[in-house]
Amino acid sequence: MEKQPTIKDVARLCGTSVSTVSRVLNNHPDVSQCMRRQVLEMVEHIRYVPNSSARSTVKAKSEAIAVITRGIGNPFFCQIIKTIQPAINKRQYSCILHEVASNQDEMRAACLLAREKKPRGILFLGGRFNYTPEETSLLSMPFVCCTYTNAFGCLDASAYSSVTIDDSRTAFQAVIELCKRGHRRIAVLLNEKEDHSIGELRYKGYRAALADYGIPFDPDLVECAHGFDMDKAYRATRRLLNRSGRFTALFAISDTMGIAAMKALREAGRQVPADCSVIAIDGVEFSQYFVPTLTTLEQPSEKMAQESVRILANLIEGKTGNQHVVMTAMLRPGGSVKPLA
Amino acid sequence: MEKQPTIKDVARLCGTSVSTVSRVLNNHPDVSQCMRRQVLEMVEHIRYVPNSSARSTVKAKSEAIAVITRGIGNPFFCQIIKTIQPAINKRQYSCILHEVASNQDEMRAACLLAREKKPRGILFLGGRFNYTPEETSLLSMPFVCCTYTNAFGCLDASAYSSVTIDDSRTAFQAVIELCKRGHRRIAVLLNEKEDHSIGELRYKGYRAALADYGIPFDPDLVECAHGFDMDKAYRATRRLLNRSGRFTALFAISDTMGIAAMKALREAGRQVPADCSVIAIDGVEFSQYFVPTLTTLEQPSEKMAQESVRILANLIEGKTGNQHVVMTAMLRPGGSVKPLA
DNA sequence: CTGAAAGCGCTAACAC
DNA sequence: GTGTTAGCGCTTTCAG
Repeated sequence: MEKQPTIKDVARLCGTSVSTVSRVLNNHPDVSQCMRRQVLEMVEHIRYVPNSSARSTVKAKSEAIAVITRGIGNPFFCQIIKTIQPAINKRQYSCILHEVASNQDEMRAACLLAREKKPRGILFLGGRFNYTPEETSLLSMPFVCCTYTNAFGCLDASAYSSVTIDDSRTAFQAVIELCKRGHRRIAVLLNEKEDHSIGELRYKGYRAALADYGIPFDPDLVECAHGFDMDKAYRATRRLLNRSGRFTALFAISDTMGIAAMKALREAGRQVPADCSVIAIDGVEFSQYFVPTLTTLEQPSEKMAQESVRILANLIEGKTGNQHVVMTAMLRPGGSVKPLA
Repeated sequence: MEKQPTIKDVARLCGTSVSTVSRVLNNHPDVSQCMRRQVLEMVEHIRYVPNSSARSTVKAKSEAIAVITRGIGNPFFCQIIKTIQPAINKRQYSCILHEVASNQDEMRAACLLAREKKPRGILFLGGRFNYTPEETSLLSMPFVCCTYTNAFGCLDASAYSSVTIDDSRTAFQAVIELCKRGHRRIAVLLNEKEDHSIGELRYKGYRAALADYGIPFDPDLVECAHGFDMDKAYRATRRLLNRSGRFTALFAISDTMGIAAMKALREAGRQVPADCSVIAIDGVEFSQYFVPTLTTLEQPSEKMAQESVRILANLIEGKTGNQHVVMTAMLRPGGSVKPLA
């Protein structure tokens, strides 16, 4: 556990000053070729790596982008994280990945982290839809909401950026796929009806689709899992089946919930899709491996990740102002939906 | 984007010195109750948060534990990460989560990160089984390997810690479950045969089980996916089926690969388990939702996570030396295995 | 109990 | 081109 070398060691060993070493390390132009080579060699030789803390102390801000997520357990977010990280690094930022516990507020966590670590910007992966101007001004740095907007808050659109699909519309489309095939008794499986968040928006899309097809709304076909876990979704579907098995199709607001629902259906003796069609939203990789393959509206996770990072980098570098990008979820047909006999 | 308050602001506003403020912030005893209260109130009021970079600059080490993983896409690792993070925070460390790209070496990444961020210790989540003493001495801080050991390296056991299952033995057990049920033509789906890593160990267990039951080894029943992706496992299984469909059971070295294999089997017209039994290792949550439920040897992911953090914290605090904990994977019976007719 | 002063490793003027 | 100097925000002696 020997002490690790500092910039002073490099300078001393090269018989030069720390400023010169600093210059070559930061690619400043005014250093002689010869000196530059010498320093670089020494850096390599003693395996010197600049201390990032010291660096950010003097620069007053790090070169980091913080990614704040409450979803490392969510395969959809994992897919996004997988492409976000390289994207951030490619733009010469480092990535601080911070998972917030489910009982914590991500905006509060962000404010703390902003002050502690001084990143250049924040990328939220999932979060509340109702930030207030007070909160966000406290954050005082650019941020982009990936996969959600401020639909239930009073934030000015110019105060933040977002990259999303239109949740309500996507849910609408999903349910329309069922209606088109003659289904009229369509159940919905969601986390909460009025979460002022994704559940509420997708629920709205569900109801709009029913209305569009002149199907009367039946509250008995609505089931809340009070969460997104497979386990909770599974139990919710069982409750639904016990209460009212009289539906021919089910719309789940996420792939994982849809998959859990399929299990509950099967166990209740209902074949998918023969006895009940199932459709969901997300398009995570593994739902392609189920039998039947889950029919789902796939969010372009890779594009969303890339775009989020692009926007944030541009904000940080002052190249553009806040933006709101709405992407389109595409139907990924599977085997879990079939026309009503 | 106003400037954020520093310790100086707090001091000035309280009419005291920075050292006093520092003392109350660090819970030093020798501060008057009155002053302490005053400072705390001001901190709260102007929402001051200490700059962690400056802090670690002077302390020469941060209070962080770095978690290095190459598997945020791997649901098994995600399960572990989910419990590692709170465990680290509970012990008053912060967590630096660093995902290494698949083309990077995690030990190299760790050495860089160790110098840049100066964490107190490293928790590797997956990695090579063949570190050298040179590499690890370069790291010069305690580390624990979660889910793997140095089985193919020449590291002294006292030079590192590990928390694992016995890979070879677990694979042995898995295959024995098949043998016990009369299967003799048992295929194996792995990433590589000689990866000097998990693939090799589990492959060894497979062969040992065959030997144990006096079943001749057939190289034709071995298929390498050259990776762990579902997609690769799926294609590998298809290759296997095209070449030699004459097996009655399949052992996949991971749940995700097993699930992908089941799809390929079904598509080839082979029912699981009627025409082919499938068993795997890992026990990730979602494999319980497949039809049939995947029979698997479940790694105690939560316990492994807790134990890894516990060991690392003890190492950091000098309470114990390096340790190697081997946990037991438990059979989680599913519907994918059945006795040979 | 408190404040002044030194210094952590680094960058960025500012001179030469 | 290069070295000197002054900080960045913080903790930690060391005097009082």
